[in-house]
This record gives sequence, structure tokens and C-alpha cells, in this order.
Amino acid sequence: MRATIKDVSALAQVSTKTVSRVLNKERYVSEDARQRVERAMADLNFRPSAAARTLAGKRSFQIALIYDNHSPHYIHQIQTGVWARCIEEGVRLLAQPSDAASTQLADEVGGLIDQTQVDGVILSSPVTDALAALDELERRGIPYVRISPGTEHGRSSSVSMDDVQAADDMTGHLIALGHRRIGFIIGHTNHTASDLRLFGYRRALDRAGIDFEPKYVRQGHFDFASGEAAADVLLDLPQPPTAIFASNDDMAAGVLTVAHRRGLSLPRDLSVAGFDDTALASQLWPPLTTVRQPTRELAYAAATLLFERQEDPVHRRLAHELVLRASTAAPAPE
Amino acid sequence: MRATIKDVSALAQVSTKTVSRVLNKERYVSEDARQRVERAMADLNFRPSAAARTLAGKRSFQIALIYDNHSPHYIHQIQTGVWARCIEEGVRLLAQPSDAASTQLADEVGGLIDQTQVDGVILSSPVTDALAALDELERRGIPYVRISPGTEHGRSSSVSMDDVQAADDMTGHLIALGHRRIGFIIGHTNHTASDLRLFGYRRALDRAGIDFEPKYVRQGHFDFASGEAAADVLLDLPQPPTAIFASNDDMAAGVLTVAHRRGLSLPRDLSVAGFDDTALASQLWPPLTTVRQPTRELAYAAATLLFERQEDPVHRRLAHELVLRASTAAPAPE
DNA sequence: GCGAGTTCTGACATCGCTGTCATACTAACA
DNA sequence: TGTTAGTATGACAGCGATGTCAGAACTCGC
Repeated sequence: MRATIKDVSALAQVSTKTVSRVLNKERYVSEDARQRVERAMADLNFRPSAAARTLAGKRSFQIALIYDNHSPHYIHQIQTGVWARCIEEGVRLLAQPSDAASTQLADEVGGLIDQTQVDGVILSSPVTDALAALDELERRGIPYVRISPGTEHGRSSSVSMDDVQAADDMTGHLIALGHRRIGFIIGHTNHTASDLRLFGYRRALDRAGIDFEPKYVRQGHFDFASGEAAADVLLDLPQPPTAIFASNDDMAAGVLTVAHRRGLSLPRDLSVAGFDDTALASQLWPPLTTVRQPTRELAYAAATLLFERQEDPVHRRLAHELVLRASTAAPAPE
Repeated sequence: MRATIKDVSALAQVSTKTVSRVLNKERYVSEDARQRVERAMADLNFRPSAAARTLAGKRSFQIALIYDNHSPHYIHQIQTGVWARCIEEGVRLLAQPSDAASTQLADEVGGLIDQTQVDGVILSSPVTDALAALDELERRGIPYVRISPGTEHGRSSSVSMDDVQAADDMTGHLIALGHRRIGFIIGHTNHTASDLRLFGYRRALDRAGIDFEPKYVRQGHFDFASGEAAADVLLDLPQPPTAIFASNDDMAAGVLTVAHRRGLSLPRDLSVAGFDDTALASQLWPPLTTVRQPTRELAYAAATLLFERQEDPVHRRLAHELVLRASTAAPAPE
């Protein structure tokens, strides 16, 4: 049978309460008692019951990660980052896919908390902006940290990257290569990052004195198919763009496919840039110039913030990076 | 404050035990009592404490998914499939990345179970073949189901696809197109599926009366880089293959990249086939002919088996499917 | 050598449920 | 009417930890 605190206390000749103190690294345990207890725990291969600790105490040693994102790479990196931090902290991770747009989301979150008594929650974009869910967390006084929130930034601790600057940098790179007609594919409307990236694109054009042309901008949804559709429209223009900057790698992959299908020679006939630097980016042909979003690190930092339990909201901004590969080059002379 | 069973019982004018009976859908509750209790639960927005239920009862309403796989797509599909079934069952899912080769794995699994008292465990390949971990599960009498196990098939319930037949089918397809020199890239040695796929490749060659040539077979590790490396070696042969069949899509992507880099025209100069049908396959150029592995369905079926709690091990085999895209074609005449 | 403060320890109630068991009620049959 | 089997219900203990609190055993300064 599983060993319990009682077994340990009997073996170590102390009260159960003292065992509990050792387990929780509380103060006021003599060196002697501590050693006897630790010895007994090891001998019995004692593992405390999470359920009992949760019921009796104020902690559950579990946190939840709530996400709604259809990019497996993104999710995977988020999970990996949070997970790594949880291991260090000795805390379990409950994965909670969800639908950010659902009216039941707040209720689900409430249920999750009431049932599991998680010690904290990490929200990844776009669930970060489901205000009703945030209300629910706050009503219950559950600490939470948001990854790349799009709104109400003051409301909680959060981690993020500078989407505007990143898109500005990438656009600037294309301009520096000599491009003047630069297409842009907007991301999913649910994600506030989409607006920010569009803004960065416009800011860079503006600074370079290039007119913003709405016809060069298409709406996408962060997926491959919408990238293909947008590319088809852009390349059918009488004066097609010489470069296309897609708000994420999946859509950029769609652009590459359309270009190949049309028999264009890349990057001579068309430069293509993405955003995220998912594994996909380096597996495409030609390898994709993109913005490296520090997803794993963001997730790790978010978990760190959660465990630090700051009084006031803290915001951490992590650096992005331009990853230049073979999908971008100077435009062919007209 | 959160409502407890006591609050519900007071409001419904029954004992706490009766509330518990309704909650657990036990027999022997009058229609009248049931309705009053349900009403009270709804009014109070009652959510049972998972910790208390676990401590008092024999179930924890949690299962764990243990995996060690570096393909985000694969993991994502596995998670999604298991998750979908958990939702239906009202059970929470604990995600547990791990290292299948680690000597501590069994200990970690033991700790997981002792601490969380999960009701069951789903293992995905290659953790399925960590025998020490299986021992640990059996010692504790925890039901578990394996997804695509490689060994000791009789030992537990499992779900799988027919890797041999799938690889045979794909190889057969290439032969039917007219290929005679067909390269093959083996998967990671940790995964038993790797051997099975190799065997399927050989079986198809054999049936077609084509000699098996070791020089056309290279070892890979299921990742992009190893696909590139293998392709470089194969294409440097004096008589290079006219088709390359990689044991997964990531490695096939590496082959495509090498082919592009060498200026080959695809699929005329080289046919390329993959395995898995991850999202990647359709995002590459040319779109990849591959085997659709029903990953999500396998995961869903595994969870279903787990909840069914069969007496004896049950095995379910799900069908694969050849997905023919533009990366394969008849070889150019010599 | 005494009070004050700090360190250490254990008794006991308690967290919110479920398992066990005793009991009461109902319908069906001899 | 009495017996039996099936149905319905609640009292109560207990799951395995932690929180609270009281008290004992050490320090220290004077």
C-alpha cells in the first residue's frame, strides 16, 4: 500500500504534524527531526496525496493552462515552456483547450477552478482577451498571467513581445532590399496581435515615404488556406507586389505554394516573409525569412511570474529577432 | 463562497448522502428527491470539489496522458483526440511529457499515480514500450491503454494502425508508377514503428521481384535534418534512386529541400513520399504524397477503451489511407 | 536567576466528500 | 396478515493531509 504521513511519523518517531512541516519546508523543525523524517520518507517511498493536501490546505499544486489556438507549433511551444517551469516548481499542469469566443468560457473557467482549486492560471492569446473569463478569475482571487494579451494590459501580469516593432522591422527589411510594392496579409481578427502587426507594417511604409495602398493588404485567418487565397488575389493585381509579408508562417507557406504553382522563381520574382519562426519556416522551400517569436520563453516567463506572486501587475517584454533566410531578396529590376 | 454538498442538501431538504447519490448517478434515488437536488445544485451553482471526491472515494476524475514525441503535430493530434473523449466523460486530463529512455521514468510514473491517483493512463509511442513504467502501472492496478505499442502487444489494451501494410502500400504505389530504385529513410530507432515500416517497404519490393539494396536505405531520426542528410547521401549515389520514401513527413520535407537545393525538378526528377499526413505535408511544395495516419482517431479510441474498462486486453486497429498528392509521379525515362 | 522572546513539538479539529451499514418504506405473493 | 425482495434514505466514520493553538524547551540580556 501507499505510505501515508502516519506511516512516516511512526517510523521517524515524530508527530504527523512534524512530518507535514518537513514536507512543506516550514521553519521550526530541528535538524535532528528533519533528518529522521527525510530518512523515513525515503525508506517508505512516501508520496503525499495531492487530493488530501488540496482538501486540507490552501494549495493544490496544480496550475491550468488555458488556450485556444489552432497552430500546433505554437501550442506545443507554449506547453513546453510552461511545463519546464512547473517541473522546477514541483507543480502539475492541467491542459485546458477551449473556445475563446464561446459564451460558456467563463463558466467553464469557473468550473475548472471550483473543481480543481488550481493555484493559478496561465492564459494564452486569444483567451487572454476573454474578459468574462478574467472576471471569473478575479472574483475567485486566482492569480493569473496572460501571454500576449491584446487588451486591458494593466489588468494583470503579462508577458509579450513587441508585435508592432517586429512587423515594422520586417517591413523595413523588405524596403531596404529595394521593395516598394509590399503585400501584407492580416492575421485572424480574434487576435489583437493582428492589428499590431498591421500597424507596424504601415508605420514602416510611412517612415520610408511609401504610400499605404489598401489593395496590397488582404485579410487572412492565420491558416494556410487563407494565405493561399490572399496570395492569389495579390498576384492577380495589374501591378502585383514584389514582396508579400504574411502575419504568420502558415499563411506565408500558402503564399509560397501559390507562387510555386504559378511557376514563379523564388525569391527572384517574389520575396515572401512570415512571422513566428515555427519549425515549418525552415522546412519550406525556399526557407522562410520570418520573425522569431520567443514563444517558449514567453511561456516560461509567464509561469515564472505566476509563481512569483507579485503584488501589482508586472509586464515582461521579450525580444524578437529577424531571421533572414532565402525567401527574401532584392526585387528583379523592372 | 463555493457551495458544498451540505449547502445543497440543506436547500433540497435531503441528506448529504442523497446529494452524493444524485451527483454520482447512483441507483435508488426517488424521482422527487433527484429533482429537488438537481434544482438546488443549479441554484447554488454547485461544483463538487475534485480533491474531496478523490480523497473520500475511489475515483479522481483525472487521467494522465504520457508522451515523449518531438513532433508537435503528432502530439497535438493525440492530445486533441484524448481530450475530446475526456470532455464527454467529464474527466480532466493531465499532460505529462516525459523521456521514454530515462531510467527515472518508472519512478516518475509511480509518483504521478501516488500523488494524483489518476483513474487511468494513456501512453503514446514510444513511452508505450518503456517496460519498467508498465510494471509500475500494473503494480498499482491502474488501467492503461497504449497507442501504437511496439512490444508485448498482449500485455494491455491498445490501439494501432498497420504500419507494415501502410509502408507496403506506399512502396507498392511507387512501384506501380514505374520506380525501381526506391530509397527509404528509416525512422527513429526508439520507435518500433520504424522497423515495421522498413519491413513493409521490403515486403513490397520483394513481392514485385525487386532486389533489396542496402545502399538505398538510410537511417534517420524522424526529424527534418536527418531527412536532409539521408537525401544527400542517396542522391550522391552513382545510380541515385528515382523515388525516396521517408518514414515520416518531417524527413520527407528534408528530402524536398535537398532536391530543391540541387535544382531538381519535382516530381519529374525525383518522387518523394512521406508518412503521417501532418499539416506540414500539404503545405510543402510540391504537396506531399503520404500515408494518413489516423492519429486523432487513435487517441480518441484509446480513451474510449480506457473508460470502457475491459476485463481482458482489447486491441483496435484503425485504417490508414494513402494520400496521393503531387510529390510522386512516374520516373523520367532514362 | 528571571522574564521575554524565539524555537520546536504534538493534540486535535477540519477540509468536502464517499463508503458502510442500519433502517424504513413499498409492492407482491402465499 | 406475514414474509420477502427490492427500493429509498440518512447517520456516521473516515479518506490523508494541514491549520490552529497550546505548551515545552531553549536562548538571551540584565
